[in-house]
Amino acid sequence: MKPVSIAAFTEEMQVFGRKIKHLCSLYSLDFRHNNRRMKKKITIQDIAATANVSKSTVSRVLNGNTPVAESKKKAVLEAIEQLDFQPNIFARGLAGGRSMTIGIMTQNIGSAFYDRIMNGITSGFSGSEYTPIIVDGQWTSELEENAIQTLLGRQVDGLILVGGTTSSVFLKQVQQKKPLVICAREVPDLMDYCIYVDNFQGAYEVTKYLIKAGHTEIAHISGIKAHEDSIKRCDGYKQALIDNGIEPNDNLIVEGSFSGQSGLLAMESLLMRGVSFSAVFACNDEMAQGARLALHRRNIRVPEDMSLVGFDDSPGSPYMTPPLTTMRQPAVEMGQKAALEIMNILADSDYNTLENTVVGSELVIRESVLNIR
Amino acid sequence: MKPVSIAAFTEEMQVFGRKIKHLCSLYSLDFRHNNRRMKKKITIQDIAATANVSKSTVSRVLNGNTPVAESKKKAVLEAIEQLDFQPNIFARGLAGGRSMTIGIMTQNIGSAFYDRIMNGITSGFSGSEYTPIIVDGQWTSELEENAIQTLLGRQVDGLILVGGTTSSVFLKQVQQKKPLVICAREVPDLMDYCIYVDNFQGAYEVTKYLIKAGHTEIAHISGIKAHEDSIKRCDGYKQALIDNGIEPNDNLIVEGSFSGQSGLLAMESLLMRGVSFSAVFACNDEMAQGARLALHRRNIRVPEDMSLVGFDDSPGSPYMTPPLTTMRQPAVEMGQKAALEIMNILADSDYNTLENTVVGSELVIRESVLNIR
DNA sequence: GGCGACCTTGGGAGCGGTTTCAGGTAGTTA
DNA sequence: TAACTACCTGAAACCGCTCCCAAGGTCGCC
Repeated sequence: MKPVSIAAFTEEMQVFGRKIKHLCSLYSLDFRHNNRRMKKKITIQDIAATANVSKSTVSRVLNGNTPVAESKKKAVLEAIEQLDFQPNIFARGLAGGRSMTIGIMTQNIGSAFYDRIMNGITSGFSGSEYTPIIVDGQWTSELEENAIQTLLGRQVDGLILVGGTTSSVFLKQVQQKKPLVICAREVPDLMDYCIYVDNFQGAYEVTKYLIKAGHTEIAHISGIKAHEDSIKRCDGYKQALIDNGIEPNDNLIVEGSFSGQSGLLAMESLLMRGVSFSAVFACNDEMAQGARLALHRRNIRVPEDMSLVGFDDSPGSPYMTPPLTTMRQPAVEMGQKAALEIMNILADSDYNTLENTVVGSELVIRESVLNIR
Repeated sequence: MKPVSIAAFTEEMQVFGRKIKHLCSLYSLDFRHNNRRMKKKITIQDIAATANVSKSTVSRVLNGNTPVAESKKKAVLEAIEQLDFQPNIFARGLAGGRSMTIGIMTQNIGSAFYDRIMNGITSGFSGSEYTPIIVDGQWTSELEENAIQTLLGRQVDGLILVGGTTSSVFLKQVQQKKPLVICAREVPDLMDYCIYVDNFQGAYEVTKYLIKAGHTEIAHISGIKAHEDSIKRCDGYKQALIDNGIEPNDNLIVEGSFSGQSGLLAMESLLMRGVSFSAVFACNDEMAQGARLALHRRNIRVPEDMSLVGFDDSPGSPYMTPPLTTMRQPAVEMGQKAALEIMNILADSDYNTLENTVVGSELVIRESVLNIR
């Protein structure tokens, strides 16, 4: 066998490669994607050719920012329809500087309250041009900052933060770069961009309701002390007591961590302290559930022996035994509002102060409180 | 005042515009983004200049697919560090054809079971290069198809579907185009790409457990009849009865719709039929919760007067009164597995048949079943 | 009738990367 | 030492779209 020059061989192989490629394009196959078959992507150029206009015109029809003759517009739209064209979002993003993507940072996907907000956010975006990208901050400021960086790296057009513990300094920096809406959290320096319920007021109402029902010894299972929400709710609880001539008693307050388990533990701890009380206000419904189980274990009846109220109105609360009286946070609505507001900001750069950012909470009276008056 | 030529004015304004632009770039401001201040984006080109190499080399360092001299690599990495460079995902997507994005279609964000799967999926991707984009199909095949189209339009590299009702024909088409993993659903033609629990077996076990506890009259609150999961679970229930010499009785089966409310209604309907039964198997935990409330209303005790079991092991179930015995679906694990598998497929095009796609369910025995043997 | 202004349109220069291709250098072998 | 290989590297061609600029056509008006 005659030895062949490697150079010649290489060249021949290259020619061969090009031929294959050409064949592929001839048969409308894509060369990429794991060598799997795939329709050749049609571009704005193909539309332009079909409609007999320039690609600039196609772009203009697509974006509708420059007038185009009606006849050409029609031709373009027909071509788009006919070829089933979808503009490449990356090319758009690269060229236009906008990604049509909103970054959402939420907390603990899989937990009821924040998921309902997410539900609101996604439904708020559905039908719009924007697509949300969701990352989980898991209530850890380090993770949250990373998550926000990731989002920024993804060139999001705007950000919605749901809850979280990031420092307001960091958030201010972020807000300098991109439109930002904060949901279910009050950040002191950025109140104009926060959508939240008045936790103080809500807790105040709940406590007042218990007092009106004749309770004077009211325990409180608080949330994590470091959380703004917990503090506000605890303050509201105390203020309501004070305003009704009841001295708050630290022995009647236990710290929980928002989980069912922590509610159970908190209730047990409360029971073992030997202080008497006839009602408990838990800082969220999950903890109320846990507390309810602790009571069940000791054969303490709800509401006959002990009244119980929660906060949030989780999906399971109407089906507790007995159904739980609680302060409803309009989670879904808050999410929707956040989505709408960020789109407003994006659409109109002058409009960057939100209105009516405090959404109302509502006492849902069910069957877990006994009137002892 | 002397009239000015519009042309001259226009030209002057253009010059002025260019000057502003120049000034902006001089002061490292971005001209875009609502005229807000913003650091000038640094690109691969800047890195190349700083590290004294060509941008090709920077790209190679970034992707690590071509050997680069150690010294240059170091210089590049240093420059990246120093300038805090983040490659533009759109440019990458455009040029490379990969978006590093995975499309996730889930059902009813805000519902416990699917959210836990989502939790698994996002945690499965965290730390990887991939970012998930989440859309909600809301159990409507039309919406689902739209959602998938949206995802495809976003150039996702792969797709994970969670539940859903889309036709298998449509899904097969999708699977031709992009790598696809289906989570928590069995699609006949695509079983190789489905990750799911054996619903039949799970329901069979649950029912067997009740029978072993001495129950012979066992009612079943099924899910929506059209859902594959409901059918499988109902079949498992019936088969367990038959295998233990009990004749299934259609009077003991009611159709629910997976919601708490439907569970409540179903239980009431069951109670009013006048057939006797000592245990109820609800097709999911939400319905078990609803059923439990219906029993509470009639002062029927659980488990003393009526045993109750669910399916899924929702987060609230351990805190029900009494804590609910249920069949745990490892939702989070399923999600994680889905994320891992899709990345495997993406990394290695040969690897496109999943292994061990049936994940095990597990009976969680709590306190809602009475042993009457 | 001619001139300038406005409206529409096409051409083309980016956007910020990836990838091909060709060239340069060092190392190996005859 | 010449010839050839192997390995790096840089230049340049895209990827698909947006948007600026300039050219051509109309139209109103002096």
